[in-house]
Amino acid sequence: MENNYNNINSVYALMDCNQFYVSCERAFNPFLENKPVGVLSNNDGCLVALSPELKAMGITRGMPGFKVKEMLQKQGKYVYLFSSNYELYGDMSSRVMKIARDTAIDIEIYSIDEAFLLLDGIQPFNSYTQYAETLRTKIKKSTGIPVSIGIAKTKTLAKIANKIAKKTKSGVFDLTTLSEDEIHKLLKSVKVEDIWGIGRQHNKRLRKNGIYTAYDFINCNQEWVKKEMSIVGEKTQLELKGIPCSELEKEIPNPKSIVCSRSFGRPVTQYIELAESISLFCTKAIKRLRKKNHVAKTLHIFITTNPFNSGSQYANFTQANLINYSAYTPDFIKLAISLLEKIYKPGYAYKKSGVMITNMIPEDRIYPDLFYSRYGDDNRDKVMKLVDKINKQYDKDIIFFASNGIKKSWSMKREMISSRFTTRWTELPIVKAK
DNA sequence: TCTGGGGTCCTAGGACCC
DNA sequence: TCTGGGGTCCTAGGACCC
Repeated sequence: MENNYNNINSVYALMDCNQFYVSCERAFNPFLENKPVGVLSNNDGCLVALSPELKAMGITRGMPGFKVKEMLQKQGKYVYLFSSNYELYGDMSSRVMKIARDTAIDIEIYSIDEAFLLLDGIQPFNSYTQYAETLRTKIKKSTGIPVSIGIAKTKTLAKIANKIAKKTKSGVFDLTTLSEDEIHKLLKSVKVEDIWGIGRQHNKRLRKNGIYTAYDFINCNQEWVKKEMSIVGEKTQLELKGIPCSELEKEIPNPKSIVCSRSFGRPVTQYIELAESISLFCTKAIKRLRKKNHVAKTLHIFITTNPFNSGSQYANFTQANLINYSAYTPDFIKLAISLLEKIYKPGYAYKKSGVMITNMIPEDRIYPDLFYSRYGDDNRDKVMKLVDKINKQYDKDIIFFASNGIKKSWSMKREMISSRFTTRWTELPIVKAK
């Protein structure tokens, strides 16, 4: 393995916010404490975050919101469901991450609610456990978000330690204090599908071969693992044995693709509505592209009917390249509409559409072309940046493309959304004095 | 009535080049 | 009858993550 440059003495922590979305809702609404609370995906679709009280009712992640309501109503139980409020969650996440960054040696922000921390050499704590407990208290006090922290010699083991930490009262679990025998004993209680990097397919294959626990897995033949699960599986196995194969990724790598897609709030049959949605998703995707200071060349679009319906089905996707790299929204909208004309078929009830941008490079790596001025040399990027600035200032898209539509009656549903307490002046929480 | 969205990495196989 | 071999690049598909 090429892990000779990985420090074998490193110590990693995985910090994970407990039921993050639910915790964000509770942070601004203490009434929800100890009550069954759930947060739904976009379009008020499936449950993506559940409070322990809701889990205790037998509800699981991924269940459709309407089914949950139905089920619990029959049992005479009440549940507090929320639409997802990504603006709030994103802002709460940066607050939590900032505190972690300020105290750890180094940090890799892994997702909206998770971060790996590098801990070896941390001062002035007596133990990693003591550090983690201090961090946990600090985050809870300043943001209201409860976190769990698992500590180990590799990231994969830290993930396992974190799962154990979630079940303890202290919310912290340190694998580095255990002997190898004790770790092995523990790995016998970890199901193979609970290992980071082992999903449904690998789980199935491993079980077929009599491998049920993390302990079984580390005792597999390494060559066999590589053959069956590629180098990714091999690294996972080594990491479980305590050999680090994955370092902290400190720098945010250049993004490779941007996707913007949504299900519609109702079936869409009109071409014009489909075109509006594609145009709007293009606008959103290219805005994100500019925010990352990138330009792109390839655009993909797709449309699909509802696979859960019994009616006639149609789905199609296609892609095309711009002549030149660009971050100029109209370039993409024009191309997108011409692509849609090619794949659109009348007579279907469409459920979802989307766009994807690939072939992305940083803005400053673009070379001038003989025949086309480069993005940035003309006024087009200045216009786009001005539009971005104005829209940001006004907290909403007051300048938009007519092709995005005005009524947008096909938009996704978000009927149970909480306020954006921390990012909009008009939605600040109100504290009443007695 | 109502079933999410946004990403990454690896591999195999084909096209193409010399 | 005999019909190369090696490298690179691209794409599609499959796996995973949150």
